[in-house]
Amino acid sequence: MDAQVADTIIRDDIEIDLTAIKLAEEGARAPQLTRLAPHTIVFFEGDEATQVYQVVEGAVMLYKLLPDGRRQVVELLSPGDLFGLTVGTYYDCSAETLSNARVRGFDRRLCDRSSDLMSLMCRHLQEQLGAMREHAVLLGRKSAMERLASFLMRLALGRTIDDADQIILPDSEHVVQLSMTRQEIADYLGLTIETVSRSFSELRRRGLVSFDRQDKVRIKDLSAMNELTGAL
Amino acid sequence: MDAQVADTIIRDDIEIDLTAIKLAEEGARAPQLTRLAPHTIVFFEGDEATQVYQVVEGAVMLYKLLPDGRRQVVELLSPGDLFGLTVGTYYDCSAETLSNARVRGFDRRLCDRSSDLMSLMCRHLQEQLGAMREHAVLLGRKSAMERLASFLMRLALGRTIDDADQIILPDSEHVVQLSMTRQEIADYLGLTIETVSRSFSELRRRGLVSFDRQDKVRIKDLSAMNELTGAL
DNA sequence: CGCGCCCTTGACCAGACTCAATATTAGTGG
DNA sequence: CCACTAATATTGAGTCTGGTCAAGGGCGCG
Repeated sequence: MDAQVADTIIRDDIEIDLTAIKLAEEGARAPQLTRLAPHTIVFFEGDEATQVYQVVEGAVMLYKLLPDGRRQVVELLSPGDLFGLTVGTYYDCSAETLSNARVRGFDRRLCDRSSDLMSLMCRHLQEQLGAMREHAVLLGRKSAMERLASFLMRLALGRTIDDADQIILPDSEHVVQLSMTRQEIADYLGLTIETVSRSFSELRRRGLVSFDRQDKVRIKDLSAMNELTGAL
Repeated sequence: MDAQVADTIIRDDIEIDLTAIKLAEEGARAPQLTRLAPHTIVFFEGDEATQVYQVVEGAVMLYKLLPDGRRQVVELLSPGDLFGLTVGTYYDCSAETLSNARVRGFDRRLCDRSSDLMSLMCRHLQEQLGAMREHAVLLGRKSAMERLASFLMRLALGRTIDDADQIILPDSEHVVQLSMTRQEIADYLGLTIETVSRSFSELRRRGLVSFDRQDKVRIKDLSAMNELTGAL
């Protein structure tokens, strides 16, 4: 499987073969699959944006920093997601792995050559934009508890919340692997580490979650959790 | 000029003629230019996404609502910007004019036909995504004053902040037309109307701004204002 | 088993929110 | 042109959520 997809882009069901494009593009480097340890920086904000990447396995986060060190995690990426796209010459945020991950990098110029790739990009960009808008609501209008509940629900249900066939079984338990430190969760939710910790404790006190490990949350009442998100 | 561009898409410098695509597409409705009064709803979140729009003149905002009425304005659009794009069947947010505006709507299916249009869309999506990430930092990590200062700076400098040739003259005055109520500004910045008002008053007290009218701000010290944004 | 890192908890503080009263403004019609 | 009105904005007082600072606890890894 690994070798087979080495020169393809993951697309929900279909896979686009990059070989043809690659061969036509003598100057372009071949798509490269890299295995990365947790907390490896893929690129920094401000680096020259020569490569576009796709998550093949594991999780990657994108974040921005303010000069005084405040950090905002702006996106969480899963397998299939593209990152490193930008209109300008430089990356507009930093990219770092959260877990063990495999990432495929390919030459940025490839994007302009293939209309298949272009339409794939368009789709992904639209999805990311939709996710960002949802996140803007969370950051701008939700309380700490609502933010954490929304975060847990998103992890529990997967990111395809729009699919109508996602049926929430009222009393089914879901175990969620966080693979993020409290600090990273805080920086994603626009909170402090202490507030995240307190909110988790509050959820535990109310019997809504329990911890198998610090980074393994058992959600014991999904529909109650859903109530807390503030969303419908 | 109006008639001339009636069937074209504004692209920073170039203009794409939609006529060819339109004619090939007998089922598609012709691009339609509409004149809208301030605070006209173009579409609601949840409406079926049949049309894609482009702002021709004026300003449009995109927002999302929580069931309890909390609102988050997720994007401010200027002439040239596209909106109404979505992967799903339904719009993921509502669109409303802020000022008198002209908007061009065209059939969503056109987007898949033209690779020119596709690459234009890609570019716009990337720009919007970049703007959203910047906004996520504002919402997640900035104080009320920093949010308002960032907002004013963005309006003063225009949205092309990435252009290096934007030189900030230290003591040049900039007059900014808000064309938004305090409530709309608050909903954009993730604050309450009172906090926005207080922050404006604070800026006035410090001599950084004065008001020609409620919605016309004279920024008297751009570099001091820039200091307040929290960004470099 | 022990060390270090991360997480949790507590006490206190501050910035932003809420509620309420007042002041401005822009728009309307006499 | 001015007075009136309704909508919008400002200001104040008090509360509360979440941030800050600081101390302890627990977990995982070597």
